[in-house]
Amino acid sequence: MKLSVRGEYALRALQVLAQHAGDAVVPMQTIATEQNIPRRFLEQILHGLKAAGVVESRRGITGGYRLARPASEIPLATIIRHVDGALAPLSCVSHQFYEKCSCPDEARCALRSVMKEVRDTVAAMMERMTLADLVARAEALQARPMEPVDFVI
Amino acid sequence: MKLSVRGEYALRALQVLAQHAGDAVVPMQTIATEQNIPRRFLEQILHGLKAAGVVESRRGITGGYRLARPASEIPLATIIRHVDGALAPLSCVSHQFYEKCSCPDEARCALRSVMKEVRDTVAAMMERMTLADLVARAEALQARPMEPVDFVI
DNA sequence: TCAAATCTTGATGAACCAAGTCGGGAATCT
DNA sequence: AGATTCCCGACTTGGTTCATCAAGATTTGA
Repeated sequence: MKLSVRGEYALRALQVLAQHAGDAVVPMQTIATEQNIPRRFLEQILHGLKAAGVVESRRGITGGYRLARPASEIPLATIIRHVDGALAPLSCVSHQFYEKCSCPDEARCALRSVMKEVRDTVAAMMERMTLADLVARAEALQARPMEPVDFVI
Repeated sequence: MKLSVRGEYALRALQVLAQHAGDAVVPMQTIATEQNIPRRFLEQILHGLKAAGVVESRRGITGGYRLARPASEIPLATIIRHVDGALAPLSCVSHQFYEKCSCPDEARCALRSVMKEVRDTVAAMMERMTLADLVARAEALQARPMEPVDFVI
């Protein structure tokens, strides 16, 4: 898994939405300013997340975006897959974005076997971690910024 | 970490060299044929790996490539870093390819904290796994191709 | 009703990179 | 000498990434 700038922006933007969970909606400009994301680019990203069913929007002067579900029900894996595609290091070990690779026999491919373990590990981590966890971690880091966090994940 | 085709070819080629550890050198054409890699492209890749000190070469009619060190002393992490760059999903959590990201305070960035754990996990896996392990796994898969391998990694 | 702020939609563009090709050179063995 | 190999750098081709822009639709408050 490699996050593009787009993917990073998406996660940051959604973290903001998760933090403002009380508000009806958060206008895009607020997110762009808060996270220093180019507004026009963010527009494109949020639109994609809406099409993916991750966020909802409201138009007009009171418009903005909000999460379509509780933050605790949105794993990071879902977001990354929508924005950047496969979590797997090799598409031949991806579940959702599988593509056949060049090796003649996948079942006996040693490289594939190794990369499958990497995929499973990473996928498990990103599947377990939700936007709510991200917010919780942000708060923990705010409280004691000097010590490394030692969440058990 | 996302492997490019180039990175995949590099690992496959080095696996071949590790398997032919007895031979003086293995000609590029043999590797290209055995792994179905475009010869001209492989040329480029092996040349890079030589510059990185991973392989040695010999010219002339008896020429070819061989590993510069025992396969058990070459972790996959080394190869991937040379060919495809950072193992980290975000360059701001990479040790060897660190780049500052757009967030104002790295120490308090929740996303960074999460991605650092991913990086550490993946890096540990790829640092531990060597070319010798890859060969061993290939042999195990050859022997009992139907059952999933249950190496403890 | 009108203005202002917001999201919507589609087009466009520059820069970069990945994958692969090509040509000619230099070394080495028989 | 000649065959076979690696060496080296330039080049092409096509796609992706990171945006930017313009014009329209919707909503609210004055």
